[in-house]
Amino acid sequence: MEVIGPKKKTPFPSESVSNTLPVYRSAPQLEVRLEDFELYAIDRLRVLKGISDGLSRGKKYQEMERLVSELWRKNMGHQNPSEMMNKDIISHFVLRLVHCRTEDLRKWFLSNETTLFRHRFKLETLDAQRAIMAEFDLPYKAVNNAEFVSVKDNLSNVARSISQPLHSAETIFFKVPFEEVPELVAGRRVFIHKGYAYVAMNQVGSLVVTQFRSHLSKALVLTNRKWTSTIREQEKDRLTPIVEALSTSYLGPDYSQSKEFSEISIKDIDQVANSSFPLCMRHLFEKLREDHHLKHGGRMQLGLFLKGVGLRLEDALAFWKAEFSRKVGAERFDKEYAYSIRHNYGKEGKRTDYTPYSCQKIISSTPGVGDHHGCPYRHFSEENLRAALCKMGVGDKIQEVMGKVRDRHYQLACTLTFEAVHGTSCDAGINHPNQYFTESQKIMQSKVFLAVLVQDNNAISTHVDNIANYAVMWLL
RNA sequence: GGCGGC
DNA sequence: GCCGCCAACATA
Ligand code: SF4
Repeated sequence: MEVIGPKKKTPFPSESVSNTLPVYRSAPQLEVRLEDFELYAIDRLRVLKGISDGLSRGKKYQEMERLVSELWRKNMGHQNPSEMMNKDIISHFVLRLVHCRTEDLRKWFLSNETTLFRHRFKLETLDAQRAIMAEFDLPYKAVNNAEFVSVKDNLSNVARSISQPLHSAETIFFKVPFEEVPELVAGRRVFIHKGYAYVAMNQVGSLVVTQFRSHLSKALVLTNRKWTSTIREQEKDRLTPIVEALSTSYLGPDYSQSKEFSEISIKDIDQVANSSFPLCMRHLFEKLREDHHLKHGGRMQLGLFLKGVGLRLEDALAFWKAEFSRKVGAERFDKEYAYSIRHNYGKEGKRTDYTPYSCQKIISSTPGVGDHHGCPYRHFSEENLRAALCKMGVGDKIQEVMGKVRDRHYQLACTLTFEAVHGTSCDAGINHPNQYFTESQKIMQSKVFLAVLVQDNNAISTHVDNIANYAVMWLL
């Protein structure tokens, strides 16, 4: 894969594969326009995110089927049909790169890509399916005639029990170690004999999916290894400044270091607040910075939230002290406010580690004059809310948000805001400020990394090689 | 902010 | 005036 400047553009070199579902076995040998590089990836990210939401919502197989093709149609289309395959492949590899760095990311990517593949495979023609099977060159033997005759009765029994009676004698069966097709075994959809499951051609999907999954899984680990060893060492000097510049000037803390997640330092707090805090917390944060003070309700709401975000006790104390002492003096801070913060962290008295407030709690609170806690969607005047939403960058979706507010669906309004700001759907809906935060971080993480890749390509596009070129080496 | 202690 | 102790609860 080679990234080229915005002006040039070469058509997709025709590949031998005629089917529409690639298996991503090897890195793409094609050229990518720089702006597509990121756009494609984000579109695919939307698909995966949608799948992930669907899965975690416990959607059934058929609902998922619907969802997947809906998502795919919506996001992965392209004016130029020949470009669709390009987009598919490029976006897959970019996201593979993005998600190779930590166990969590790998798991997430793997599971959602696999689900995507499963559903797409099912939609392929029989010939295409067979072609895909061949690409994986599955090591399974087809059942030969003699054997077929000997187990035919068993096979047709099973077939009948799942109301897919054997049509012709020429149906092909494969003998597969039964542990490799857990789905089929669990659903009692295959005949099992001597440790082998007899998988019919039309059931082969789950077999291929398993294969797909394990290939991708290995590939992810491999990519990660190359990323950490090659890049970390060889490109450290060149990449680090870029990454740092980006993280301080643009989106957030240096995610690329794969530090510990779920821990935030005082230094990153402003950027993170700006990119990932829900409106209620943003507002408190802003007011704190402005007045160097918050009333009790606000301290509780924001303080617990920050703890949930991963701000450690020492940092929390330092953070609050820095603001408060400007108004009331350091010594008075220690005397009147510090205890309560330690208490919130479970370090005083009963030593309970309190959970941050939920949306319900916040929405049903009743801020008085001078208070800044509560839920803006619920407690702000229309005018103030509009202004606040604009500042968040909601854009034209603001009408829709205000609509929800008028119907008193505050959390839905918040969810819409999230979607507008991040350009991703949030099927789960927002019901906790910290959920808003984590969800947002997940997206930011990918965006930052993509931005880094793109920026890097920009910065060194005159050089012989660039990040995307490395991708070829890594991924093979 | 509430409750409580001196 | 000095001080201690409490509340919360999503969530895969
Ligand atoms: S809905 Fe929940 S998260 Fe969103 S602003 Fe209101 S309280 Fe904060």
